[in-house]
Amino acid sequence: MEMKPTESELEILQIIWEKGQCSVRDVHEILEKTKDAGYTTTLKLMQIMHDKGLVERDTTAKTHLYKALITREQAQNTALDKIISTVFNGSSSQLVMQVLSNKQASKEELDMIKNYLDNLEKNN
Amino acid sequence: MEMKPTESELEILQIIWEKGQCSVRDVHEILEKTKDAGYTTTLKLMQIMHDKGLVERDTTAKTHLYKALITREQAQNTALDKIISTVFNGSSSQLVMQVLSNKQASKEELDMIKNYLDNLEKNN
DNA sequence: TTGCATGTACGAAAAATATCGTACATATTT
DNA sequence: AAATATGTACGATATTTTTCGTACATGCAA
Repeated sequence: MEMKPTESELEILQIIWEKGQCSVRDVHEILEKTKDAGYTTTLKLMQIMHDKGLVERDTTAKTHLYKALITREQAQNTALDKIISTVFNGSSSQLVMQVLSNKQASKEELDMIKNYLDNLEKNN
Repeated sequence: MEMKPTESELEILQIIWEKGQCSVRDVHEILEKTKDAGYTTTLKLMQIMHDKGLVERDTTAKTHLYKALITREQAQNTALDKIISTVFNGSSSQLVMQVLSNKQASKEELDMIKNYLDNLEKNN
């Protein structure tokens, strides 16, 4: 039943994706750096995420360990679909150009993208 | 004091950007097609947007006319920044490739993008 | 000029999210 | 063993966002 993560949940997922597996404390320590919320807030959020089926957890040990149940790619696509439809008026190529012009990529990145494009066209 | 539009506000802005100028009814009639909310809900939302400074309005006539005070480009960049940092781990080129591989663009679009890239490199 | 359609204003409720306090259990240190 | 640190559970509250009802003004048609 595919549920969309909220903003805060995404912040947490980001950390879990990075580490692969996390305790609440792991997540909270990283979150704290950029955000100002108590430990139990993070805990509660992660429990809610578990209820929603966004993460699974291993409760064998006292300290529970969480893993993501949705992939970063899924979340990326959901997020992309949303902004393409709400601010880019449905045009994904518009989005690409906007990113390219505003989020200055390095020459290496640009080359990588061009390569990518060439391959795409070959396989069509 | 630059304020970030909420999800519903963006839906409305989308319509205003499209038309340039809108009455509440204009917006509501379009919104109704995809969403199920009453007229006064739309009205209230637009009034809130006015309070926040997201739109301005001409109250000369009985039916007020709204115009966007933030550009689509600004909203696009805000939205992009957010998802780049929350789901793309800060990598905008990662985002570009994800879009290219998943949101199938036409050959014309791909060419346009390649062209765009070439010009970018020339000017660096 | 009466009555309906169309409009705004705005408080209040509902719904969705996020935050926190407190209770309680179990490790770990002294 | 007592004290302290670390952990979960979870209800309650706060905050944010969305929705709606009601009051009231004005234009317009019968």
